[in-house]
Amino acid sequence: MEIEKSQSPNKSTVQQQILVEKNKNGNLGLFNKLQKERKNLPIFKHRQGLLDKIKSNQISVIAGETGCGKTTQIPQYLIEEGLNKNRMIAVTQPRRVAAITIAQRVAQEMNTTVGNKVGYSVRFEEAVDKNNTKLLYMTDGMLLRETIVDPNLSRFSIIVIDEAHERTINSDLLISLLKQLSERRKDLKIIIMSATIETEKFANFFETENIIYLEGRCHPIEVFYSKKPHADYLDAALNTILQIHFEEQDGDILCFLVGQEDIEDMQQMLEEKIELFPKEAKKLNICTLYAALPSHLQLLAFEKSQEGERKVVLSTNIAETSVTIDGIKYVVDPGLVKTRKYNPNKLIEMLLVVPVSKSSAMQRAGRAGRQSAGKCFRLYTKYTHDTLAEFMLPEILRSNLSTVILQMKAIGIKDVKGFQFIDRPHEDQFIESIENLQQMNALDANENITLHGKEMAELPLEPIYAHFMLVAFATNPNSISVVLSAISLMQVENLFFIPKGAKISLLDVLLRFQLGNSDQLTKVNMLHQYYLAKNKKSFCKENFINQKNIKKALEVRQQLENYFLDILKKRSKKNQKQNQANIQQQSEEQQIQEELAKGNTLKKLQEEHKTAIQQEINTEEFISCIAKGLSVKAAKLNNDGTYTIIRSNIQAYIHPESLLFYSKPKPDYIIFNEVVSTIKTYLRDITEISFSDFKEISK
DNA sequence: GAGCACTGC
Repeated sequence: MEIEKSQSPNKSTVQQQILVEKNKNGNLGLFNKLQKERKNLPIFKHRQGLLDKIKSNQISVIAGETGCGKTTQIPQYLIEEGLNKNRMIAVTQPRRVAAITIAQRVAQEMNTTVGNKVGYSVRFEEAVDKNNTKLLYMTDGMLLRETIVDPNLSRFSIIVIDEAHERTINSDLLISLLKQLSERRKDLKIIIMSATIETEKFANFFETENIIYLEGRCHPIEVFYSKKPHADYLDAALNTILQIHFEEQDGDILCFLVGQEDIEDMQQMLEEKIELFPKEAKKLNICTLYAALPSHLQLLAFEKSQEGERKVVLSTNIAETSVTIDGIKYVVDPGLVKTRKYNPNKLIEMLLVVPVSKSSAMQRAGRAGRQSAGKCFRLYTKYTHDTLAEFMLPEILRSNLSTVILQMKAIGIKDVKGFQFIDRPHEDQFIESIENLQQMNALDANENITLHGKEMAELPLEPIYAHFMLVAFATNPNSISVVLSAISLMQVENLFFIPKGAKISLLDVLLRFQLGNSDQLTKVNMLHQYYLAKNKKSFCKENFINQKNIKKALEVRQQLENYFLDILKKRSKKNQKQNQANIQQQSEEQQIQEELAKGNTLKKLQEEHKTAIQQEINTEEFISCIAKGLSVKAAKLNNDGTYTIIRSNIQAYIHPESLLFYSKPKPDYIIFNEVVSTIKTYLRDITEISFSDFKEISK
């Protein structure tokens, strides 16, 4: 798999060299200062001990809280000692932003620029120099994809899995694969880094006793519990915020709430209270923070408080790990979180509000002590705290396994059920997903991966969408442009943002772009109009579009298009090879000619296969493709206006955000994109299909 | 006439 560089300005090496030199001279002061800082980190005292242990063991588990410097320092120590032995060190992170910013920081400390000795590799973006990069920070997903192409991960001599305690599917899988790989590659060193409380688990998994504990450097945090449980957690949070504001010293407040709705309610309640503040009272500014909020509004939460004013940030879980707000001194933690859970028997995802784990509670409290001593107010009793689970349920135990299994099969793991997971998913999860992959013909009756399955695995999509894309192309090659757009849009949430109190509804906006009886086509129409719009910013503003997310949809589309054309190239190469089996090998000159032509092939392929965004959208072609490609997501209207999902026989409602929520009469047959259970079971993103299409797929 | 947390390829 060759990853396209999406934004390499392709500077000549000379230019790069000049840049480095400039950086060196200009920042010598900075460099010296950073070197001093590095030596003052608590981890520096342990440098030699750490290195000795890592040298004498193939596998090391390192325990240390955030802020002890393990992520930035240990990789540098390894390089200073030459332990990388002329190959690269990979350090994985669960999040893109972390991989990029840490790489930048470490590059500074090593007196170089990112993309030279230190690089990063994340989706859509990489800064790596094949000949120079020694230390590569990457998302765990990127390293996982690399294992499909090179199961031995041969360009690395040391692999560091950071934040392993977060137990993402990707890091869990990587750790299992690394255990297998450690048998084949005795020269590979593996380092697992995790928060303190989870280290035993990893050490047991690797059957090692080589655990290294590092002390953190966090300011003290005083934790308070409620005396008795609260009936209404929003009310309790409101009172606590006001109490802090009037009784505690300067410092901003961070309050964790479960979702957008609660955040908006709380905002309103607080505003009403602030109205009643006495004139001489200190000013309290309210900021909100959640993923669906457009970035320019998110940024307000990060602005520094004015002297004599206080800020309260009402945030979802996004502030627990994904972002850090400076200046927080007080944390209000109701102890709840909204999580997604997959039910393999019902084949639906559910959103549940559940109590946090002890480790989450600790992480939240830690948000109060980043700059100085802080306080955390837990809105539950000490007794309740003691009954909390130690950790959140690992992601792999609450997810659909289709992606995981297809990936494992593509890597070459035949016996997925016998695979050694850190925590083994439930049998039902395996059965359901394997069946699902077989229905898509990604696996054959013997559970072996098919050619179709291999092509699906190359696409960075859930198997169902990869299947849809390939089936759509096989059914009607002309539809591929629209299908690419539709799939890309289905990968992105929160395309629209309609501020509270706006005089327009989401339906009004959707109607501006309506195409057929289809949310997907309506959004495709919107995407294509955005693509053609001269002033994209005002286009978004006029149509309440979240520009960050529509940009992402276009990025995804570009990447999918590239991968798709790669698949077509591979197919034609295969055909050629078969045809040429008896003909003598190509001459060297021919090969050179081909290489030269490669630059043009992509464009030619693009034109040939009509993958580029087109102005004309053929509604009928798309509908028959979606009916075929997403046939597992078909549903039929009942007399009472509800729908029955064909595959699972579950009853569901059309989601109120759908264009078809209001349509009368309701369509008899539909394809939906997603089913989610909140108060009711809802179908989201819906396309009406015809009876004949429906009959075709329910055969 | 209801309302989805977060992340990744």
